Amino acid sequence: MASAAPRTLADLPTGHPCGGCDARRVALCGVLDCTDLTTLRCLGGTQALTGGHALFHEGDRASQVYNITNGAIRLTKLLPDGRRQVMGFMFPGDFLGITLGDEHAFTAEALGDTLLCRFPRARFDEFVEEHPELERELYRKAAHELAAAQAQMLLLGRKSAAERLASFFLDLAARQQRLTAATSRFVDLPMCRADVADYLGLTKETVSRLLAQLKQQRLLRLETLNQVELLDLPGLTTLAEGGADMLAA
Amino acid sequence: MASAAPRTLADLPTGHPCGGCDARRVALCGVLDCTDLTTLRCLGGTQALTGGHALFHEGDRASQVYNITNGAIRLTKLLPDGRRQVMGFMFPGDFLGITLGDEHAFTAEALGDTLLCRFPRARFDEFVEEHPELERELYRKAAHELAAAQAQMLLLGRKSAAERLASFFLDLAARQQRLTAATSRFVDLPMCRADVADYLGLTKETVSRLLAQLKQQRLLRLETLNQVELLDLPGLTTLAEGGADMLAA
DNA sequence: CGCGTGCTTGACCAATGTCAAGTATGGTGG
DNA sequence: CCACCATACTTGACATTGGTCAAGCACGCG
Repeated sequence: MASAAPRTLADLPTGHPCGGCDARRVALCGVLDCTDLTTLRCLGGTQALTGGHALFHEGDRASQVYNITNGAIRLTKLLPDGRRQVMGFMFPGDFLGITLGDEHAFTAEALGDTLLCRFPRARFDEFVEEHPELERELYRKAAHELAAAQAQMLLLGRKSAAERLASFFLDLAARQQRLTAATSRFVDLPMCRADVADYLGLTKETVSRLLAQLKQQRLLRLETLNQVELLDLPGLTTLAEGGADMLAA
Repeated sequence: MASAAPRTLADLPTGHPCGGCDARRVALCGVLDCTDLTTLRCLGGTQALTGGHALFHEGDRASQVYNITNGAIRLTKLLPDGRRQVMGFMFPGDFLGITLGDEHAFTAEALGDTLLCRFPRARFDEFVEEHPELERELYRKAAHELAAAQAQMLLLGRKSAAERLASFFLDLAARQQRLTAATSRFVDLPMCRADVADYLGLTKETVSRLLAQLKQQRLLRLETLNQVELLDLPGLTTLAEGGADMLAA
């Protein structure tokens, strides 16, 4: 998957100055607001990636900072024997690659054709230096990510497979609604089943089977392979919180 | 356990001004250095807790910030049906209760008799306001906690029970060595088996069985029920990283 | 229309959880 | 100081969940 043949990158907009940046989208991440952007957009270039290609690898020197403008990114960690944990998925508006150390703590790969706004790290750091109020924003961002990571620890440590899947869909739905500022029962799945499995600490077969089960319980429906319709939000929520034995139905 | 009869709190030092604070210990946390301390120690009082008692609960208003001076604290999250995930353990020098929202994201309970240095949150926030360089330190602290949480996600999502236990002991050993600035093969376990289990996403029975197995493989030894001697650091490390089938031995 | 990849489903298996004794430990009171 | 008790730990037998391995299916691309 990571070695899919690169397709023509030429037909994706690339290069300086940052043509792919949309101030409203970058603003969504909460780290920088639109005012900052007028300055920051001069710093960056655009980077395009086709599906399966890595933006950087775990252990790489963190020399760039990115903001996704289009597409989606998968963050993964590997064990020496190849077992993989997906640490999260990133969507337009999310910042990526900001780290305290000089090395990236995970690998970032595109889930499909993806556009990013890229900033040299040194210039990003300078920019933060010049705008000390951003320090607070970086802290805020780290604190939010920490809260998300802790929720995921609860999920991985104590939830059943069905509860994990329900939590996942609700989470994706919430993120997509925040992004589009619209409310829809439809959730896009830009990642494959194996990615979902590696995110939830399961296997792709288990994800498939549970999808069938949730479908049969009328909690959701597969519109296409990569789009689900959530049919019963309260039911899914109850299941996700471990509040009921929905499985007996 | 949470309802163990309170023993005499009187025989633990309490009250203002912060008599229990040890500047060197507070400095260990990396958030405040000794210089800050001369100021900050005027702000706080001391709080004592006996084993099993809660410092605060998940969802409580976060009105205080704490620094542990003695003992150990367990941080937990609960699912509605009572399943519990231990989010982490805190030791002397660790800060506790700093959060962006107004509510605590987890419950904090003492593992044994524990002393803390307590600061009203409003005064702590003021203090940070007056010392903007602390903003950076708070960010650093959050980033470290995030890295730890992500390592734990990998553990919970993809490691086997034996790998989890080995990782846990190595982790505890590293923390205790950082705290005491000494290197020792002995690791103290201030928490019970169920706490370890809930931290690692296992059951206390599995923890017990795996302890027996690691013992039999001569990777470690139980000095007492609450202290292990790590006999084979390289072996434990290999096991923790999932690098080998140590189980076949 | 055919092929490849990814998804689903089934049969079986292994790891870990559950339930239930049995045992050790450490604190308490005699 | 010892004996007892409560609690926590260990161990065993068995159940269950989810993983593994192996077809088969279907979607989407060429």
